[in-house]
Amino acid sequence: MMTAEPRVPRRPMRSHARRNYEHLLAQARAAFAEQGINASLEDIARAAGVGIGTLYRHFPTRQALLEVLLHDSFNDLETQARNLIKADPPGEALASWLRILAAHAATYRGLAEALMSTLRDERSALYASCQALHAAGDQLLARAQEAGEARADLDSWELFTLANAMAWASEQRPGTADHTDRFLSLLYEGLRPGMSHTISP
Amino acid sequence: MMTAEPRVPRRPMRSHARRNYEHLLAQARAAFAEQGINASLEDIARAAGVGIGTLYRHFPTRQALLEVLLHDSFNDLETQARNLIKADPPGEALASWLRILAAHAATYRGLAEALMSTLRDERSALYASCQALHAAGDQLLARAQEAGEARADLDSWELFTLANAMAWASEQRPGTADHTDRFLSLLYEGLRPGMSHTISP
DNA sequence: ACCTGAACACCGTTCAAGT
DNA sequence: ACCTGAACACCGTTCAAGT
Repeated sequence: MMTAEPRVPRRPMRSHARRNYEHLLAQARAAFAEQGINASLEDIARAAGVGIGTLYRHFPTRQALLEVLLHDSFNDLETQARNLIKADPPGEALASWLRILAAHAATYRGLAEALMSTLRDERSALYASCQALHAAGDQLLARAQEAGEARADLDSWELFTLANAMAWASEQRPGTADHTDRFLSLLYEGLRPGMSHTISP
Repeated sequence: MMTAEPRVPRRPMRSHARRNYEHLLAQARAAFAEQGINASLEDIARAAGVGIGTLYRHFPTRQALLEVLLHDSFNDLETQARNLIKADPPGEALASWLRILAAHAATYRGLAEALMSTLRDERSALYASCQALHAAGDQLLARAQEAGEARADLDSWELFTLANAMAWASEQRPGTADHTDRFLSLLYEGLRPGMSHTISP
């Protein structure tokens, strides 16, 4: 008589687990988009049709869930940064990077804040990605400064913080169109009238 | 025989209640300064030496507590706004106002966020004060715009939001000196090099 | 009148039991 | 191996009882 198949991988079970995983991600994405990054995990599990324990099994922390959710965007961002390093003029490349960074931080309410606090916590699941974005900005800034197209006294932490601050600002009037680009251009050009308003002697 | 003094105000009791009130305020101020606006109310009550119920009796909501705590600063701000309306040049008056507003929002961690969300909620205890600040900025902005010293396309909501965003930004690196003024000057002047860097044709 | 703290409510997290 | 949900922990809020 044969023993019960103890070593045969239970394929159906695995694929079922995979499905739970995908459902959880989809529901998390929807919930984060709607209610921000601190949406209830219990609600997400319920919407995905699994127990709360299953959510925790797949994603031991909220950050871990967020990390998976943002993984693709982070890859995109890194590719774009690499391209911008070669793009001209350097000042415009930097401006584009700021816009890309801020738009990303504005994806979910609360994300800008989370990215900033991640930068302070090496153990965070998002730390490496966040650090990489920060470093990319550093290079773009240095190049723009060498070309005389960005203030010489700026540093990359300020730049990263300001991009996130503009995303934060655009969260502050929900229900309206996204203001991130508008705030960025105010930041980039300053609040004083431009040179077109200035009458030269 | 005289009846027991039913109508005599029980002064000692009242002054004791008054003391509790003052202790609560002092401890709340300390806790908010240290841990931000969402510090535990239970801890504040304990530090003040009263039961949690006493805290709730005096301050039915966290916002009510915050409102009393900020009452004097709000008065100061309104006075300063009135003076700035008469100050010259209008562009500098506006810049000063932004600095004052942002410095206030940077008093406690989380305050900038609270002020912004207050502006959306008419029922909030802070709503009137917040609205007044917003209105003061409106006047200062209009005057600076008429003098050609502020971008013509700015509106006062953007201005208020940006001042708070700079306070938010300066919360993002705790343990260092306050960066609010630095961020404000970057915002005001823009990230591009100033005219001193520009070579005219 | 004022204060207290146990009780309640809510939500995030863990883990023993089940398949 | 994977899932479940009751149990636990935590913290903010209320309210019956006490002075």
